[in-house]
Amino acid sequence: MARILITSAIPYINGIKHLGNLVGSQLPADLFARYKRARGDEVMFICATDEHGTPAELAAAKAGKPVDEYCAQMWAVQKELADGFALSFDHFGRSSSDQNRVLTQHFAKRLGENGLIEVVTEKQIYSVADGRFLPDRYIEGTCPNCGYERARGDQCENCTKQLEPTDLIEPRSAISGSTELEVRETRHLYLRQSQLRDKLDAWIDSKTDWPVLTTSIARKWLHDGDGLRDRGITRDLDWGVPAQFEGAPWEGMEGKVFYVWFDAPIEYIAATWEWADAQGLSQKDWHRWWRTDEGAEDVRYVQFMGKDNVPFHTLSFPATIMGSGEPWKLVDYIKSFNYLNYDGGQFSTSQGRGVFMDQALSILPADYWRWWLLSHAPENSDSEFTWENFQVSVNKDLADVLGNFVSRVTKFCRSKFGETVPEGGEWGEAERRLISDIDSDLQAYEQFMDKMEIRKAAGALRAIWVAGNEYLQSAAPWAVFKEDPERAAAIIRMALNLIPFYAVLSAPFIPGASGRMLEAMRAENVGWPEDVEEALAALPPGHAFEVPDVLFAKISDDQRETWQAEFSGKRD
RNA sequence: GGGCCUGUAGCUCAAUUGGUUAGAGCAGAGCGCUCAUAACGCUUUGGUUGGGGGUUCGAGUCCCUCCGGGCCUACCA
Repeated sequence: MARILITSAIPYINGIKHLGNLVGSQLPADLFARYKRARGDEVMFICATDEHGTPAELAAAKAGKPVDEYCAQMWAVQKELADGFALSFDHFGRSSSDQNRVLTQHFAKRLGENGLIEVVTEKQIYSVADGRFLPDRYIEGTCPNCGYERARGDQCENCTKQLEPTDLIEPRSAISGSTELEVRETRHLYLRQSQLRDKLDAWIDSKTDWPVLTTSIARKWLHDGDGLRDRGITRDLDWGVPAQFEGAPWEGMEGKVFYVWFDAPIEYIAATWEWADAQGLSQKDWHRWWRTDEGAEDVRYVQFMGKDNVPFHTLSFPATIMGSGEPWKLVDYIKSFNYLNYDGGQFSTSQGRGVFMDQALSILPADYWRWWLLSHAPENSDSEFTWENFQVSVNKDLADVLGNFVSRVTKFCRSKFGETVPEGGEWGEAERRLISDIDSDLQAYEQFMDKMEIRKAAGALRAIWVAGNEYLQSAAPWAVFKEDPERAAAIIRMALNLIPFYAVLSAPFIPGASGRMLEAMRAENVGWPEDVEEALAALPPGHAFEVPDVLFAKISDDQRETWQAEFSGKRD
């Protein structure tokens, strides 16, 4: 039994995520986790909320709450939505956990002892009115290049010119609008990634099977200009893992915390520890996933993320692990995604443009979204959500091809034979052909799933659904029944057996409907098919079932138009 | 400015990495079926692969150039 460690990029705590965020990491990770579990592998599937940093502090202030309280609340909201989308995390942790504090400080200490951390004095903009140092992005002013009045301190959105905050004319705090800004000196810890450049470079070079999107971003950072640069890993903030702690190999970092991108990936490990604690398990139970000296040598570790997260997962997190000099597990495969656009533009959290996770669940069951998003996952380039495409895909694939198949088979059986699998008759040439067709489709499906080629996997699965309709159409039990009821019984027995078979294969995509199919067929303990012919005889003659309710109601034109209008504008 | 990705049928996407006549699904057209959620099946119409040039026996694939789209560019996360 293989062991697979799967992590999804951890969503930022600040607000509800949109469908683009969902399809970029959590959802495909869940697909893979469900598939691997179904195949009998031992899976550890980890996600968490990323809670530290300036935006969390600001959002909490805006909500009028202490930041820890705000984060606890938003964690609960995100957890509920994750459950709503049937994301099957083994643990959904929090980067603000004690476990993460301990591990983050541990890694920092090890890096310090290994000479990979340096204290750097730098100048930064301080806002007196806000009482905090401001990240460049949080400084606004007039662009010296184009005159745009709302240019940010790192870049002008209007003319795309890169800026320093001091370049701005009439700079002000983006938080309060205050112009009372000063340049102050501050000291920070830097991770000396440059020391590890050759090691990282060789490591990336060894990953010949990784998506181009993943390796090209890593290489750009490794080779651009003077090569991989050292990176500040602390910030002047209150909310985060304290950078000064007992046993720290440096001094004078009081009042500073680690930068989110230092502690967030460590949370993958910490969340596994949180899982062990929650389960009442011991250290060795989570170490066997993460420590190659304690059993993780044979673990395959796969990460899922949007392309914006790639540098941190290909460079700074591996640098942290390599630099620790300890046998922590490095990632084996990174599956990265492009962006999903919305109706001709980008999804936008700040503008409330697009469909957000809570809204999606309020109008349709998770399976609809899961199917569309996964079968259109932005694997090779950015892809686009349109309501028309969503309506047509869902109606055709789920309602017509799969849902209607279940409906026509179970209802026909009920009317001719009752709600039990009929006996009599023999399988013949038509059944042998069906089994052989499905067998080759199934192999394709499994190969695509193993390789995480999600769109292609969805296509292969759909082909298996279609095969049922083709079979039924040519076998035509409704016509055969008039002359040869025994033969019709054999056909319908096969068709009924396709239902739990489909349910099992489809569960990674549409777990809800799959569950209902198995329940209706009273076949809850059917497992992944080892042998197609055998699997299609799982329900024996005499086995009772019931006709399920409509599995997927169609999306009407009226609904589509309503939603299209509803989600085009602003979210309140 | 630099780097990377990308442009294929009305739409969403493929194309075994340079190898026959560029394929699927949806939409459209025709036929069949009547068990079923007006569902299903079969057949079928759509392409000068963004434009131009080049390399090659052979180019969607490689090179150059132009045009369009996107992402990243290290202090948002």
